[in-house]
Amino acid sequence: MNYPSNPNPNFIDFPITFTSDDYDDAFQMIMEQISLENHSPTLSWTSSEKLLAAEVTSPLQTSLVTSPMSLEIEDKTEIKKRKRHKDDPIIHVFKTKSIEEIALDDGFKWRKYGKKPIRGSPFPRHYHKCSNANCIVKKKIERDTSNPDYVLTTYEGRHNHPSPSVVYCDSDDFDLTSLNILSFQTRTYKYSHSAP
DNA sequence: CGAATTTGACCTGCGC
DNA sequence: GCGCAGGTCAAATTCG
Repeated sequence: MNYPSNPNPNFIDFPITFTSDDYDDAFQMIMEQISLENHSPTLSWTSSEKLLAAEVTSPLQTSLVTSPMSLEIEDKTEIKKRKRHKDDPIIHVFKTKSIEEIALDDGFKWRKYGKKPIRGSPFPRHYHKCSNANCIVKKKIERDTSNPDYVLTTYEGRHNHPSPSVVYCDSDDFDLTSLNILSFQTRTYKYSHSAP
């Protein structure tokens, strides 16, 4: 039985590796790729601070792809873009259906270090750091204000160590429906900047 | 009793 | 410079 993979930013894969600095074109290619792989997908855009996310819905799946390019929305009809800075962290957002603001088990160990109320949202944001001493990856968890059934998990950075847990959801006893995950990524996408 | 979480205080960046 | 909002710190508290 195939379970969807956990939202682990280290294992995100995208079939195309971009080396160009033209992020606008690259993001367009991602969208075209999605269009090819999904039959007439509908795209709906949501913004979360300085990044842009596209929810991709097709008869077969719903997934969320995010841009690490720090796009900014100026208004509802015009998208203002800025190029990703060289030292901007890699950011991925995962949208999952969940009753509680709990972090899905992504195989890494996290330490919670803060919680803040967010202006305009009745729900707080939770701040986590990777427990590994030399790893600076952060994770933010907040409820999607436009759809409170969903929780947005934002990963910032990339782990510099292997996951302490290498086994994901591979038990026959694992009951996916009990987790109530609706929008788990069945495909995930990576934007690869020029390799450091 | 050590580890993890909570929570108020503090820091920082940004807009005015 | 000031105020606000988001992000982080760290002492206190809770949990296993």
